[in-house]
Amino acid sequence: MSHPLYQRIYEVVRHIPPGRVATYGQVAQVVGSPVTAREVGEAMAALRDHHPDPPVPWQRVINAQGKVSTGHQQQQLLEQEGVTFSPKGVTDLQRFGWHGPDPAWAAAHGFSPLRTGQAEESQLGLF
DNA sequence: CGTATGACCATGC
DNA sequence: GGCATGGCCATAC
Repeated sequence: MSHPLYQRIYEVVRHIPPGRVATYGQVAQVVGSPVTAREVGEAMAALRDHHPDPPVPWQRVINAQGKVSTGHQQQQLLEQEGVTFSPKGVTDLQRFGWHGPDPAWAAAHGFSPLRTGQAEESQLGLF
């Protein structure tokens, strides 16, 4: 483990379940610290050369616009997991967006549970 | 130690 | 909806 910060980012990304996607910003928020969306992107990019074990499901991290950032390959991997995209390559974050890590796990590892209003979802009665 | 470089994001037009 | 701008901050050199 050469880069402690990246390791923490990978740790969080590994907790994004198949069939769901998280934005770079979300992951950054969970990791907290001085980590921003940009660093998350950097950490994912580093995976092109380094292949940590256990592997990191990098394909589940997309940009805030609901689109993949690295070409069609990434989109295909996600489609294999059941994530759907519009003809323009946009996915529905309301539907496939990650809810954040398990609060207990997050607390135990010093991560933030993710603050975005999950309350809103239930409040809107969506699903 | 200064500078450049991003798989980013929110905002404004 | 797209495009530009400023801010972000760890890494690499």
